[in-house]
Amino acid sequence: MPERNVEARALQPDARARAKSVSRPQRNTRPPVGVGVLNEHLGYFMRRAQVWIFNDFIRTLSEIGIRPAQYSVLVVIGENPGLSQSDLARTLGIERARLVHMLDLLQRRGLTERQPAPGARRSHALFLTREGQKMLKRAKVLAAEHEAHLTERLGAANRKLMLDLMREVWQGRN
Amino acid sequence: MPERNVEARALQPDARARAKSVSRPQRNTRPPVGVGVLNEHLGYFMRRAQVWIFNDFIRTLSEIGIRPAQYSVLVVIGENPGLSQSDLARTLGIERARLVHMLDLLQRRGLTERQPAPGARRSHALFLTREGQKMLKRAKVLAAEHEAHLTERLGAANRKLMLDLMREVWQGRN
DNA sequence: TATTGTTATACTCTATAACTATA
DNA sequence: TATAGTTATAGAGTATAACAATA
Repeated sequence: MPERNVEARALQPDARARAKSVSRPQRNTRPPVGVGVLNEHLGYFMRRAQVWIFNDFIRTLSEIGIRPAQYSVLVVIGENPGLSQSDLARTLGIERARLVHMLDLLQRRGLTERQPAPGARRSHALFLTREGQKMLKRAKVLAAEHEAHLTERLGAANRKLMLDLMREVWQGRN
Repeated sequence: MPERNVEARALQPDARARAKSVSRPQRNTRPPVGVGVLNEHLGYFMRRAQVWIFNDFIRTLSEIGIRPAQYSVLVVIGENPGLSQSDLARTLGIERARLVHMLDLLQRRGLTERQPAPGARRSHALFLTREGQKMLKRAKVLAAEHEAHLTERLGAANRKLMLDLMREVWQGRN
């Protein structure tokens, strides 16, 4: 069983229904709205979960202004210095066209570089700048903090179980 | 263990590394690109999974032109005839402003209606038209087909396990 | 001919702010 | 004052098509 989040917004539908009978002016007179067959759709929960997680990630890393997609780009360049834009795009499932814009922004912030690729004049070799390396290091610390929020919400066992499941099923695929 | 997808794009990284040693001109000379610490982030897999699932959903329902968000709106209205736009927005976590546009489109397609809410002149009561009910019925059939694709990819046991986990953790919350 | 990086366009979705008419 | 619906705008992300330079 996961730890229960005690914030108001975490109330279950049945809990809200029960709260209705307690004397309250008008706000909680609303009957709970059921989502019917959506409860059978993995995609529905996956989407809600993903939005929640990304919001927490964005909030937690807001002090350095790094968003999830940017984080993933920095991590993969840091892990594979000198890789090309197409390899990066393929790896992360980002459109080549979109990546151009993202790298423009990261480059303007002094975090990444495009260098001429040795022996392949049509492609670029991507690197983190010194600044980019420092930023990535800081980002990883904050991202770990974000992951701790997840553990808090899901319970450590649930988080691990989910991660293992997802990894098994989605690792290295599109 | 889940069934293995045998399509080329489903190759695991290690499989691709092995394929490298086989004689092939240049394409598979690329070393696999590692994603480093992303492998520890639930949000990373959640996002990849969600994108895959939504794409399959969109493809599977393309013949009726219903997207995931539209589907969820139709389901919830069908389940709660006469509910207001704000209740709908709150339930699905859609911005009130965004919902206005979505309902405009669904209404223009003759699938939903806004009726004056009895006793609350500032809010609308939402209903499916006859046409909308038929569309929803068809959509549910196709959505079940989509869910079968998921079972195929994840394995029935994994899909159930994921669904139960997600439901326990995210049901009725934001 | 196919690939790499690029530009451009369109559409979906999210996030805000502001306005009106109600309550 | 707060809520319901609406309008408008800005930005992220996705999906395409097309082009020049290169392989």
